[in-house]
Amino acid sequence: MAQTDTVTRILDTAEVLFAERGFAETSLRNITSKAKVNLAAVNYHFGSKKSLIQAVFARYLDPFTERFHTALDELEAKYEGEVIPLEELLETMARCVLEVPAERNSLKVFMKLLGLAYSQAQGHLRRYIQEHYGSVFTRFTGLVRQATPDLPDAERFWRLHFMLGTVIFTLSGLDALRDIAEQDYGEHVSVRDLIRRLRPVVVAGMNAPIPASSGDMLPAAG
Amino acid sequence: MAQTDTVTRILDTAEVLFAERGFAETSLRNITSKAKVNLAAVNYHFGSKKSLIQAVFARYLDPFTERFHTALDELEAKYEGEVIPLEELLETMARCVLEVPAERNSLKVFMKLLGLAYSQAQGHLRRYIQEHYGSVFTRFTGLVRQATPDLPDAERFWRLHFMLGTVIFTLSGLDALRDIAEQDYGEHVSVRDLIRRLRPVVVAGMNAPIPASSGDMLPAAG
Amino acid sequence: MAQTDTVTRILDTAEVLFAERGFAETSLRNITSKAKVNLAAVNYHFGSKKSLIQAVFARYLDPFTERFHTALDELEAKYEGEVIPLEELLETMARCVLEVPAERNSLKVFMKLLGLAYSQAQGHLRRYIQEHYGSVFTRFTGLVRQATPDLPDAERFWRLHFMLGTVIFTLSGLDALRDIAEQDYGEHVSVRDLIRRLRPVVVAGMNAPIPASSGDMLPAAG
Amino acid sequence: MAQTDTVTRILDTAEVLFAERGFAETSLRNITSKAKVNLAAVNYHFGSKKSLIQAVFARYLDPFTERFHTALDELEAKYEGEVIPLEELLETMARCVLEVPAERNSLKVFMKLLGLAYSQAQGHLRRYIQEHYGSVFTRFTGLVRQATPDLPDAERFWRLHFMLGTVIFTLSGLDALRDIAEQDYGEHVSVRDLIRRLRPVVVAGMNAPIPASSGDMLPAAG
DNA sequence: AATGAATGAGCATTCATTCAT
DNA sequence: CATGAATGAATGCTCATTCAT
Repeated sequence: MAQTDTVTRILDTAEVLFAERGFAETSLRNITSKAKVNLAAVNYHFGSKKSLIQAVFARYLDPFTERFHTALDELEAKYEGEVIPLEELLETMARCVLEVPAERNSLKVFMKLLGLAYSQAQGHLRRYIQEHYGSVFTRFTGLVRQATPDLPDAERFWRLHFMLGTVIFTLSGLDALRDIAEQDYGEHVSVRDLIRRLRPVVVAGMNAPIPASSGDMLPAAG
Repeated sequence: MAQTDTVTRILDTAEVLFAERGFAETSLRNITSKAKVNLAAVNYHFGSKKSLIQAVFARYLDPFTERFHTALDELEAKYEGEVIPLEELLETMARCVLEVPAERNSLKVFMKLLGLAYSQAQGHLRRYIQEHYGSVFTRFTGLVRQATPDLPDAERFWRLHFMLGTVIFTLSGLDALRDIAEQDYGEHVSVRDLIRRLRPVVVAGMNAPIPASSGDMLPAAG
Repeated sequence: MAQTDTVTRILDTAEVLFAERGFAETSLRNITSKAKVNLAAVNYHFGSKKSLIQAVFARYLDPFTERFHTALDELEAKYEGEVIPLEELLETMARCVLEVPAERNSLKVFMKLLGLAYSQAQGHLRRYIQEHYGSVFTRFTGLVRQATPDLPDAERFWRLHFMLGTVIFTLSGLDALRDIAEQDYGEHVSVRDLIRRLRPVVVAGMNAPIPASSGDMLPAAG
Repeated sequence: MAQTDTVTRILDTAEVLFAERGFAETSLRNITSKAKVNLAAVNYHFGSKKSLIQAVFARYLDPFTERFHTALDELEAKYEGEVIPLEELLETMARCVLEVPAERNSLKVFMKLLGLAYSQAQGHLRRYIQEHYGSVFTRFTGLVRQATPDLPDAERFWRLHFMLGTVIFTLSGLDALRDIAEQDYGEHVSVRDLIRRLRPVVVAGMNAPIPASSGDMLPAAG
């Protein structure tokens, strides 16, 4: 009990602190003192700070991938080999992304973590995520491909990442943006609101006309 | 020679290292040793690491804001009080964003830095940017407002940030994404390519249908 | 063994170095290297240099205050509510001051430290001492008050500090003065000698005639 | 003009800062920035921090010794070979000590500096003072000797230092003590007050009965 | 299973001083 | 005569990690 408790308390605290201040700016001392756990406990239970970071991600991504695979199974069963519409795919992914954090801390923390995983120097994290969770994403992009047969492969790849950027950037920087929005428009946005606003933009972005592959009037940049 | 040189060498090195590994992960020792400059030189010329970070941004943003103001002046002159079309506004901004880094290091570094400014815990940076460059952004959003009279203010605010997210996330994480794209599609994308691809998506996103303000079928999330 | 040992070695070394060269002139590296202890050990065990300084004082003052309270208890019991003579009070204080250092390093170090506490810029120290040990001094001055009913309160306050100055200055600058004395008179003074010499001077100082509160033939000074 | 001005501004600023915070705690940067003088100016004009410290003292002690010698000359002339009474000697010294600072900053600063010279690790200072100003003190002690023929030489030496301690300790720690006094007795003391109070105590201390050279009931201390 | 103590490497910053101009 | 730039050494402190118990 005590053992499990310690591990959980470390993970709970770490995920909040990581999301708040980034990985490098969060010391093991910060975590262990806030979690009221011995300083050596992190190294004892996780081996290193790196492994702790990965464990924090695994606790979100493991249930997510399981759920997402199941949801895609159901979707494929429902459409019996026919093409699954893009909107249904996106909707399904959104639902799964939302379900997991709903059970624990918050979507914001999860997104913040994802944002950090991309933006921060933690090369090991990108590798870890690719290794452990690459297959779901591959399955998903395969289905998206069938749903958007007119989109060239490269175009689809980039657009998916454009949209990923939109979502991660918005939800991970949520607090700062929310502050500005509230200050400027006196309007408090909930995560639900934001997702409602995101949906049509994402869909429109995916369905935007394909640009001509030629001329470009912008100057070059290194 | 020596005096200007030292400051420049520090800034050049710092911006590359910051972009590569983030602020916290880049020590002054990293910077000064790579720049072949005395360790104390950073504190002598900039006062502190914080101020160095701000100076790195200023070197990009100062010429950008100047250029952008000029470009908006020209645009307003050209349209003589009439509404400037959204696409032209976006195009103008993109051009200015591209011109500045073209003269120095690279767009990638600039975007990486912008991404860090949003994602990393450097509160002082966000404050500094808001203080020094908030006015251009305000001017720009004012013009966007005239160009999109049917969009509710809050909706416009959020969509601009959605699109900002798209651009920053993509261009700042460029290397990683480029690696994956190259691996998967054997296609090497230039920044020009990427911007060509981004344009229709951004425009479509801004012009997406406005969502109903009511019901939401997604589960709640904390 | 190791655990207590490190703390003790740090304190032992720190108190000697502080007394020899002052607080600012003694670096943690000086202390830890002389104490053959890891550099980080000071911060691990004490938290900061400030706290180490306070701990050095506490190790002298804690046993002193305890002893002094006990001695004053005994004195009060002995005199059964009658006024305790001044000389007995001074004698008792002197005995307690001497007993504590006798058990550890030396009176000289203790006095040197006290002198530093007054003369050096360590505001935190004065505050710390006032906070932790102010009450004994208050009790003592209360008894002195009863022993010198004819002395105005302010006069008594200043005379006590005059005498404190005499003692601290002499005993803390002991080495330098001893050098001069030895050179000039070929006479080596022990601390015992010095205290024997101090006693009548202090008593005479406390009992000096009270000056007229009026005229003053000295010129003014800023 | 500019040259002299710089030197003066450095000395003025340095003496205040040294008195406020001690030598080690006052950096050349502190001094030069407060004096609005180039950082290198101290080393340019004085050669080193050490020499600056000595120069600060010299500016007080040079006029003092000159004045004191003159005053002693006058006293000797007045008494025409007869013994000068102790009180007159002390009074004369006090007058000279007070006159010099009266013309510049303040007595407090001077005493603070003297206190530092004794208590702080600046060995070079003690040597410098001994070298440059030892002769006046020797002349003075010679006269005191004639005024107190019954006092053994060693006793006189120590009592002079006891009294020096009283004066320096009180006047150098003036601010702190004044705070306490004011708080406790609501009485604001001027330097004049203090000196009026000091006089009888010092005289009584010098004239205290000579202790028996033997027995001592106090415990020994290292 | 868990922890208090300890460690060596590294951190940003400040120092007095030097030197070319 | 004066100074801005630069420097090497040292400062207090924090870090992730290790280890004996």
